[in-house]
Amino acid sequence: MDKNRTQFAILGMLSLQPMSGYDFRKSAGQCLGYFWQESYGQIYPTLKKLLEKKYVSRQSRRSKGKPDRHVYSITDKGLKVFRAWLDLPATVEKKRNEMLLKVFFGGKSDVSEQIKELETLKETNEMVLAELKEIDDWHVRNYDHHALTPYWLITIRFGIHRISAMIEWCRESIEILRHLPKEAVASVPDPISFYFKSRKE
Amino acid sequence: MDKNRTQFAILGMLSLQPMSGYDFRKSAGQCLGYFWQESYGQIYPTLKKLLEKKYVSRQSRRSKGKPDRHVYSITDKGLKVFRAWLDLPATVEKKRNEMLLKVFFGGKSDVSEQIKELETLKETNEMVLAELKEIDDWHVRNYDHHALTPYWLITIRFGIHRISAMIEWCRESIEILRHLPKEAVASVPDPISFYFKSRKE
DNA sequence: CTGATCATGTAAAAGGTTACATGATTGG
DNA sequence: CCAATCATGTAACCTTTTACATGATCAG
Repeated sequence: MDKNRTQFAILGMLSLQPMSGYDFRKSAGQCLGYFWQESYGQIYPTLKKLLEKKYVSRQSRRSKGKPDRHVYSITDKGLKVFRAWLDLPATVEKKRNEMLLKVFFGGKSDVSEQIKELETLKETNEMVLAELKEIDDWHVRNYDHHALTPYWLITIRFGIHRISAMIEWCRESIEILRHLPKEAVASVPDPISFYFKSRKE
Repeated sequence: MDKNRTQFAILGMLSLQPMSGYDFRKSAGQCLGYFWQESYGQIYPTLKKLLEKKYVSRQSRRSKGKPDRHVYSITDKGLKVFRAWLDLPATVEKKRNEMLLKVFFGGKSDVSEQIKELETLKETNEMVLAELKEIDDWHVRNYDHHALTPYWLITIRFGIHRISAMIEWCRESIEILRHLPKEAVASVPDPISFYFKSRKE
């Protein structure tokens, strides 16, 4: 069994409901969008492979003009493989945050631009936070409607915590940038080993 | 100019100090590790390309037994390219969190295993948090030693905020899992559209 | 009438990991 | 004496993005 994760994202969504590749893209965007994303270049070839392995079955519906609509359902075999994957420990994602990489090296040449960017980021995140809170509320009100609700709540709250942290970080960072010393500070001869003395002390 | 980001991570570190591929791996691990990671399979080929483009220069030192040590320095040309990149807007990373993907679909079959995992995650993060706080303190005490200190503080505080949020999320999620209804709840006919009614209301 | 949405898919290129090869020195 | 660290690199593989192709229908 291979460990391509796209297939498990698809199997997972199919375990909730049969759907097409297009449906998957849309509903995954809404259900998983905050922590999982897939592009069509992954989805369609993966569905093909899943069909070959008999992890899913396919019903085609003719339509005029549009391409045929292919609706996929998970098979018992697929469900078994999916549940086995759930029991495996999750691999830790490689961390890559280009914004932070730029900040570490001093960011944009113009400090007022840096501040403006953080303000925009803060506002964007405040809007997303409001959305997530609405979804959260709705799940609390409808806690009993689906066995997975507690898990859906947990994932949404991950988003709420993370975004709240981001907003607070933006606020603090804007403060730091506003009170930056006007004059450039002298550089020490060996900046990096200097930076990391703290870890050895 | 291409947009491979490994080259900018390398140029950035070289803008602080000349170093070898091996040094980069090590010092980037300490300086950037929390938000940026590179493997050797990327580092050495990228250094080669940077040399071809004359963004870096190389001094070789013979050593017996070990391979020759190649120390790279950033050139004026390289510095110009790097600064131009800093001024460009950062691309947003694709979100992928396998742990959350598993949680969304109910996670491991055994709930006590789920709780145990979250407890371990919480403890790991508490240790990392303590480390980050130490580095933070050190930078506050040595604020004047390097012109980039405010930016280094900002990146570290990003980590502090994010990890604190993670710890709080672990705590809350463990609570939710401990109070899970013992009996499985009835499934509604169309779970996904049901899930997302909230967004349309 | 124009842009979004519906709907499928492919191919080439880029990006990234992993395992391998080599082998001396150093610290516990 | 064993494991880690020093130190460079390659090759095969896997993963992911992007651009392309096609074209109807629907809402404003």
